[in-house]
Amino acid sequence: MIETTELLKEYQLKATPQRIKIVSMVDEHGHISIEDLYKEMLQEFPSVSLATIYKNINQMIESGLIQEVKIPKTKSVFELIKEPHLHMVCDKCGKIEDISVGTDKVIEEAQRLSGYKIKESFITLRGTCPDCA
Amino acid sequence: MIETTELLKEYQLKATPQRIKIVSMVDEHGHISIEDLYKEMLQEFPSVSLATIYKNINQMIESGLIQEVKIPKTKSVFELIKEPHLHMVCDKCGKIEDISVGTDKVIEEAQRLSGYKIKESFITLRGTCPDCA
DNA sequence: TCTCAAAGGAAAATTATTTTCCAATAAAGG
DNA sequence: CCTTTATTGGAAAATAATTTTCCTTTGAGA
Repeated sequence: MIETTELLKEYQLKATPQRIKIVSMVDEHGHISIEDLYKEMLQEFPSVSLATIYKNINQMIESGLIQEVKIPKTKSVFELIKEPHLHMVCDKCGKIEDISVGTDKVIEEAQRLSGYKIKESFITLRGTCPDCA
Repeated sequence: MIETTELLKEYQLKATPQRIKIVSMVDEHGHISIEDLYKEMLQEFPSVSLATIYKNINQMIESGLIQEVKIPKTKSVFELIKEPHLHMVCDKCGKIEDISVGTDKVIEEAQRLSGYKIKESFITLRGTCPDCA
């Protein structure tokens, strides 16, 4: 609780109960959609508006606290910004998980071949997870 | 022209003038948004409907002829499905280009660490292109 | 050609997201 | 603690994005 409050303040966002809840949910779930955020939020704040979710998510993105993860054929989800990592999506159950894999060599080679000065990378892999195999 | 027609037939899609135009535009541009597709289409087919664009794009995705490229903070674009490649996005001018970089090692390691049987990969890198540097 | 399943277009319907406006409130200062 | 004030939350409307419906037209095989 206190940690979430502190986190919001670090990012210059007033720590309102709704925001604290949003950040906690993103943190707990790892990845969560607007729709799920809203459904879960309603249990604790029965009068919360979808506009509140959208406004806050957008502010948190602008502040650099969270980011949107866009995956082909699925709804976007949001996650806290953390160490670079990649996303594994299961084509059977839809589960999304993070894994840490060294991508330095790929990025370095891409930079060399393209001449771009690379600042961010978004990597998603889709396949079947061990549970669904 | 004839090539596009053939391509559509290969994918079991009736080769209508509108579809031929859509595929040609996707091919010429490399990456193109719904909005740009519509604007350009209007010049040749003044009465085309956005619904036609959407319906066709969705059918082409289902058929495996094209795919959506989703990039954080930008509109989706569509491209013909071809050899695996990654996308470079310029954070200044917004240009998107393909490059071929070996990603086998990353995918192999991800597969080993996660236990997933990986089937597809989506890799986007953002940075500044040589022209904007 | 003829036939007909499939496609295109107009408009409505749905879904997603943003904006407006005003009452409520977190947080800083006394 | 108790004000003060800029910011936020919520309701509703507005806007944007996408899909569906329904009916007319048409590509492609017989």
